[in-house]
Amino acid sequence: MAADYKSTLNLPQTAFPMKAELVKREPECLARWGRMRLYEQLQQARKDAPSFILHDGPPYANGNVHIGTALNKILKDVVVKHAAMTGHRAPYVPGWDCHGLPIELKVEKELKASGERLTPAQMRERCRKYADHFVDVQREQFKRLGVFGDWANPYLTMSPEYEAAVVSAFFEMWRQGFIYRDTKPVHWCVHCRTALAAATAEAEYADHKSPSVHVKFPVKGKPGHYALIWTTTPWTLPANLAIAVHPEFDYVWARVGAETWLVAEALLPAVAQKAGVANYEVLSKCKGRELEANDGKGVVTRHPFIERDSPFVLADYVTLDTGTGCVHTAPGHGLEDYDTGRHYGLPAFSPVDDSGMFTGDAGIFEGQQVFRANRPIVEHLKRIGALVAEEEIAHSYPHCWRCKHPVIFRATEQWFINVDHKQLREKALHEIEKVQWVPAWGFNRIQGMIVERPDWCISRQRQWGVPIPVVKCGACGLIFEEKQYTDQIVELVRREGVDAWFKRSANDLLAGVQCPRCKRPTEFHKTSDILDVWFESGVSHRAALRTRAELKYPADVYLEGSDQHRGWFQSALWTALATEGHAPFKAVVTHGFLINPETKDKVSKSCGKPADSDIYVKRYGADVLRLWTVSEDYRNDVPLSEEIIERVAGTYRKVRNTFRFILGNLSDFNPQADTVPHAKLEELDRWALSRLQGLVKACREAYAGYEFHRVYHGVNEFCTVDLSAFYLDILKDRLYTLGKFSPERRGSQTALHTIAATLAKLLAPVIPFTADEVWEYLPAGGVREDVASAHLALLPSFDDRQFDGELEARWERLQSLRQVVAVELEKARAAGTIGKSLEAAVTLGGGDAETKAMLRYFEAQLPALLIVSQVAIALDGGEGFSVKVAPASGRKCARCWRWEPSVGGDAVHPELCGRCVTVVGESTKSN
RNA sequence: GGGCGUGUAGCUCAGUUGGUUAGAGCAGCCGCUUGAUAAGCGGCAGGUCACUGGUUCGAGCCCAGUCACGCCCA
Repeated sequence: MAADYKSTLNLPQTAFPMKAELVKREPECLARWGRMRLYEQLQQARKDAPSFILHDGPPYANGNVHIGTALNKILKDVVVKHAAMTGHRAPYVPGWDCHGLPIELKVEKELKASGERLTPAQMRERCRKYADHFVDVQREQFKRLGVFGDWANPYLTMSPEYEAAVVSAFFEMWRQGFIYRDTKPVHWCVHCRTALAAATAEAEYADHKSPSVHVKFPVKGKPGHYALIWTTTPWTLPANLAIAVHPEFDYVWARVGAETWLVAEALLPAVAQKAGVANYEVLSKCKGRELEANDGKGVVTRHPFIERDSPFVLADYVTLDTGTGCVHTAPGHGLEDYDTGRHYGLPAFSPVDDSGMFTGDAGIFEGQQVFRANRPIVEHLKRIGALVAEEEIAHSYPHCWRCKHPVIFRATEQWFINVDHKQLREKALHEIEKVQWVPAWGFNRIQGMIVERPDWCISRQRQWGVPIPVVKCGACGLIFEEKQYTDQIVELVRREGVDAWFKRSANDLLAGVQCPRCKRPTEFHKTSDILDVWFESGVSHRAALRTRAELKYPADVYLEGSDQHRGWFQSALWTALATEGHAPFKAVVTHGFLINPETKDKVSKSCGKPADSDIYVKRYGADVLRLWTVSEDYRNDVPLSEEIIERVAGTYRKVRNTFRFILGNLSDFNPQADTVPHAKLEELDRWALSRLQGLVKACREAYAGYEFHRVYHGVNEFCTVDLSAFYLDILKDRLYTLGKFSPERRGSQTALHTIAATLAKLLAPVIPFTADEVWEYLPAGGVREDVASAHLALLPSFDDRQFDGELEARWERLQSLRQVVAVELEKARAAGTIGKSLEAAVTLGGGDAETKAMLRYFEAQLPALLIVSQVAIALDGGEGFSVKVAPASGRKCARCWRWEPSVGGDAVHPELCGRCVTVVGESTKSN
């Protein structure tokens, strides 16, 4: 039997495991990073470098980390790690949003279940514990994702320093006149008894059934004449103060039986049909503007069941889509109505209390809950003959985002930020032009929102938050805004947190302060509202960027979901413009939302797909989850499914195995001693390095443009197409069979070492665990810097000297040839002529001049490059290129498995080819 | 209903200023290999570029409309 030549080969050897076992190994890696204080080391190493600050938008400290939140955090981490690897000091200070209704409601629910009764102070303490708990939970889950940051010192919106910054920002804006109080209709949840921020997505729209009614309002002084209105909220009728018409529309007086109705001309047929009226006659026609009640001109109606006038007013939001063209106007129950009412001097009348009960001002409906009052009101209208038509319609209606009950519009005294004060809106529009929006359409989006947005209602009638820290003099009613007072309050909050505000009396808070107007030491009264949590997180530019020494203002980038165009980006922008004069961010990157590709719905708890990020981490490991994040073009919707993650896991395995193969072939390579100068490398190796440079260039551009999926696809293609299927496959022969120290083998190892180190660095921001694992196995030297972690290295730069476009073009032609040959080899394989390609001899003939030149150029290398045993070239063939495959001649070399005529030529090694005889002979000699 | 977006093989992505037969990888099918082996290599087969209409000699790309989906708003 043949001698054992396998032991004379240089086969790959490495302890780098093929199986990643990420779920087991990643925690070990985290422990190691902790021991070596990697994050601190990185900050220290870059302490004098230019900074790059990504400012964290604080997630809400409630529940486990959602997979969508993980996506956001991973993207941020990629940005931060990339910044560090491009030579920046890039600290990351994570934050949490701790106040707000969700926690308060959750705690209330717990209390309800346990039957406990707490004081407000105890209640706040309980909320704090709840938030603290989830900060801890989420912190661990974020760390587990491999996110680098100052986890021991995050910013919390409920910390005293943060709260002090919030309070001082409020005072500063107040002093500057941005903040005012007004009675204004706001979304109000009668269940939670609080105002909801209409402008910050606290109201969710859902289908709701409402009664839809057409109602007659008798025209004052013209018996038998009626104006017809239409509404889907009969309960707002007690608050009706006017009827709005469009100045430019045509309105008609129409005879209907014994009555005369006033409606928009265009809607008359529809109204008649709804009312079941077959015959009507248009008596006269006029423009809406002629109806405006003014100095005895125009039309005034009487409320159908309340002793009150309801004059005609003009408004250009009136449409002819539905209804009657005469719009029931209740300034206390609608924003547009409110604006119109204000124009005509009508009050924001709202006879409804906090819990949604009609007050005495609602007349006979006093004490009824508004939604439940719809029925009685409709019945009453019917009884008094004011009801023209009635039906039930399903329409989109706002619901409370927490308790899911329908909400109402209700006028209450609230605090607002005037977004037009001191040209703030113009400033905002100007500032956003200077910001880099990624993707670019983010600019259009926020621009539209800024143009449209109403004043910002910042007050809430709840407990778990930062108070609106305002005190009134009990004697003269003066609201304090003296600096002495505000400074004192800010200082107090800084020392004791806002709990001090709730625990102490107003007199206690204002010890030593005298009312500047009435000069009497008297009873002071605290206001009881708290601030909208969006105000809190919005001013993080002051509480974190301005406060933390390692951060700076403005931040280089904010990176959040695209919903934040109306959320945090705005709350940050408005408060920053008012207090700082310019935007708090230089760039804003946004990502889309997770969707379930099977249903094309968003991924939420109700869609049946697991929503906790931990579930994916425990199943696939953080690096696979991260690789998935990066594989997607996050600017659009991001699909998530089992299949998708499985594909990404496949890519991960491919990349990992490529690393393993390379590491295995570097087991005897010492970069210091064995590196071959670039100029002396074989062309094949120079081709690989040139391709690598192309990848470096593409990746750097992709990172810089926040197009991470291009990194993923670039690396994936490089590993599969360039390396695995071509370069590495060809390399096996020389790596395994040539002499250990041969220049060809050392040259290829030089290239492999560079490739592995470069890939590890390119991938470090994406798969930090695996990249660092590779780093440990890679011998230091060359492009593998002698640093303890890949994350301490710099991202590779494009090396012009190693890039060779002409060479690549030449090799591209070779690869086309290789493809043609592969097809012929496949045919021979199918015919049983050959098995593996080394059993083949290939004859290439003919072709155009270019092909012939290429063949001549590569002639000597062709067997190696095509991985066949023999290649014959028939250059005299015609224009038609031909490939012939035949069994290779000679015998199979027992060592290198090539078929060679020289096998049998050596007496000592009769089973070896000439090349192997030499190699084995040398190694025998050197032993 | 309005604003901002998205829609290219089963999946994830490419597709230059409009220009041959729309490209990759993965998955699928068929083979080879057993010296990357819970690996590696090759081949084959997958697309009415959401739909409809228009501009153009020519449209995945430009225009209009429709549908679906997402975010935001009402």
